Amino acid sequence: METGGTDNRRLYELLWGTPSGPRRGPRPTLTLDAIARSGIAIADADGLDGLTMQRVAESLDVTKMALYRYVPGKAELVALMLETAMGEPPPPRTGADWRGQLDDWARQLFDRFRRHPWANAATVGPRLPGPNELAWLERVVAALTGTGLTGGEQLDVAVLLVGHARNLAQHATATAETPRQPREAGFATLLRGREERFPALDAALRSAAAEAAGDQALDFGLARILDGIEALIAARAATR
Amino acid sequence: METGGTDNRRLYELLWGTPSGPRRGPRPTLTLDAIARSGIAIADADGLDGLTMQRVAESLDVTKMALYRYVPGKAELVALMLETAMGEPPPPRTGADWRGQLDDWARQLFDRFRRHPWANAATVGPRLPGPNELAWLERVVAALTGTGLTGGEQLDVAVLLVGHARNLAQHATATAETPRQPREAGFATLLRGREERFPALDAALRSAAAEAAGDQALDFGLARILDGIEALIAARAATR
DNA sequence: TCTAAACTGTGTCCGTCAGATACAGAGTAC
DNA sequence: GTACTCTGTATCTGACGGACACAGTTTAGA
Repeated sequence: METGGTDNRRLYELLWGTPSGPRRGPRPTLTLDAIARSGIAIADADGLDGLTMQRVAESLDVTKMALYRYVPGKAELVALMLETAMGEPPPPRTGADWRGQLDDWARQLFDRFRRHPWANAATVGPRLPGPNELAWLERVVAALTGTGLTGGEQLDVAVLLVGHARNLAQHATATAETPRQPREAGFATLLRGREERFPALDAALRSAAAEAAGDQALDFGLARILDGIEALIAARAATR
Repeated sequence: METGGTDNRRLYELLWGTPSGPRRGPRPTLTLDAIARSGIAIADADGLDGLTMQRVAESLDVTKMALYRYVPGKAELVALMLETAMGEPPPPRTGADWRGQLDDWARQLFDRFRRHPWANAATVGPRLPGPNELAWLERVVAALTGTGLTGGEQLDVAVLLVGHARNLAQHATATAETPRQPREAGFATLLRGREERFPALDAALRSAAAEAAGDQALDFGLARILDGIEALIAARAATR
């Protein structure tokens, strides 16, 4: 999307820069945080399509161009919004083992993505991670320290979990936006009259409709992933 | 992105409609397939940002507005491109059990996403699946038929695997676009001087750098996921 | 064979948006 | 108090998606 000519130096300064001391000119009327919050509110309501420099400026009672004194461009604004919307990761649940912590962590991340549907689109493509994003990552790796997994594997686990949380949040918002209740309904109408072309899918949908177990894709995938990790950790412990 | 005012009826006709018989007016100079291919070539080279109705039209030697005789709008063009770029799923490997088939399937899907980096951005948000997309799904469910998983669980597996393939393809293209080789390099420079703030992450990165095991996130996650599924199938078989 | 209808590609126009630039006022350091 | 610097503003541009009316082309039906 707006992954194009992002000046990484200015973006780095924006995400990681420290608030500088007293300046010379007139006091700024805005804050980076206020701008980010305003943008988040708009994107939450109308998506990234509805996010316009003009609208953000209006909601802050300034001109559109005033925003460019704070933010290099729209792409950087979105990055800042993402960083703000994610926020700091919740503190790890005390007394929980690695599995409990990771389970918790993934659900919390899922929740953040759920609350800000635009965040999914904002995280496609290469991007510079902000402090909060690294802090989220730190939690995963910290939870896995001492499990016998290598550093690379710990990072792979993080990638895997982030992906699942993001993916499921997307599915959840997708089904929430359509009037029909479950995701299967859309598929079912699409399959009508084409059952012989997609026989296994048709059978699965009928079976799923009969079960009426609701949307458990998050739980299901998370359980499978954590089971797989647990098996690996157990195997490592056994060979040591 | 362009998930906005997509007319679902016209999109359905575009993706699922059959080529109609002889028409009245002059013969069309273009084909849906040619348009899609042209768009794919442009998006492969310059991403979705570089994809312009104007550019597609130029590459086909027609006016921009001529495209609107074939495609309702840009959003629908992207959907069509996605359907064309994914193509039909490869035939299932004969003689492979469900695990082999799913492993194969996920890697093939990963490969398609790798070849068309814009496909990641094109698959965010709710969308109407096309015939090819359903055919890919059908393969997963077919591979899992008879394993004892319920229909809903089979679909959940599909969601999980699609998510992993997409997620890893994104990571792969992200690291491919940056000049530095591994994804860890960017993190490492970012962590420089902040080691005490992200201690576990720092340790993991150092460990990963020492291992020098390259990028195995796809294999790692896939193995974990399939291990988890295998455990579930085994448990189901045991209780039956 | 002729005519009317339908479909195609084109030219022109509009609204929206991101961003560049030049400028006037505000506040601070010397 | 003066010069410098930073802020917000006003104005403008270029790119893009898409609407609309029109002219040319091909076929269906008389």
